[in-house]
Amino acid sequence: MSMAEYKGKVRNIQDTPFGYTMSVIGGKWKMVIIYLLAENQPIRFNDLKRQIGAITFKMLSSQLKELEADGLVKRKEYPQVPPKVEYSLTDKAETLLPVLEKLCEWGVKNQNN
Amino acid sequence: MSMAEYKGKVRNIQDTPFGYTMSVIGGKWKMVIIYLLAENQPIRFNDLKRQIGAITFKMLSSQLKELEADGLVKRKEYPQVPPKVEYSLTDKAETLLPVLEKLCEWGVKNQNN
DNA sequence: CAGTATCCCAGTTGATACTG
DNA sequence: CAGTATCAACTGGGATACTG
Repeated sequence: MSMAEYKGKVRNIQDTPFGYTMSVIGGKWKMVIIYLLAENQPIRFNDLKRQIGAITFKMLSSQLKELEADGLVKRKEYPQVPPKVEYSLTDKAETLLPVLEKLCEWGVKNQNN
Repeated sequence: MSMAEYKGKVRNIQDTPFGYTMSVIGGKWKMVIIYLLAENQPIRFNDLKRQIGAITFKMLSSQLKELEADGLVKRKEYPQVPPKVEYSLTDKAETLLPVLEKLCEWGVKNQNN
């Protein structure tokens, strides 16, 4: 939906493409996870947790699951002991990176005015 | 901050330009408000509420205040009875519109796959 | 190692009534 | 008309302990 189509129609932002985008990347940690994945993939669960630092196991786990369900993150499990799981970005997630850059650029330009 | 600079540094997303952008537009209704303002400015409080539909007075009021504090929305009050207040976008907000379009475009392309 | 399960609190949002 | 005040409900996220 373009902006022009919004006029007089919006009842619930969740029903718009923007709402979809936000549902996919709007989580508190999702952007950080995507950024770090972009730079470090593939990466194991605990390595990712170390990179983020402040996040709890529970949050990292739930956010990764949602990202996987939304087709942004691939999860590869190695059947061995001790367990080993590697996370990486899907092609769909790669197409999102330029958009995220735009958000960052706007933030850089406008944070101090 | 570009993606490259994220590596090994992120502790709190709020401290990044992306975090700033989200703090400014991430509120539940802020994007809708900005979209509708872009199409209908200047617009009065109750007209805006009618356009959005589901929002409460309280939410519209608080979101507009935050947008104004962040320099995205202008508020013009006419000293008359009954009161009349018009809201419109600032230049800063106008620079945000192309970025929002990108988010929408990604949503359109990816909502069904 | 890579997670789950459980409990709980704090902040956000909603409903309703009221005001300058 | 353009809001504010108050209280209730919902929800996201954190702490901790446990498991295959």
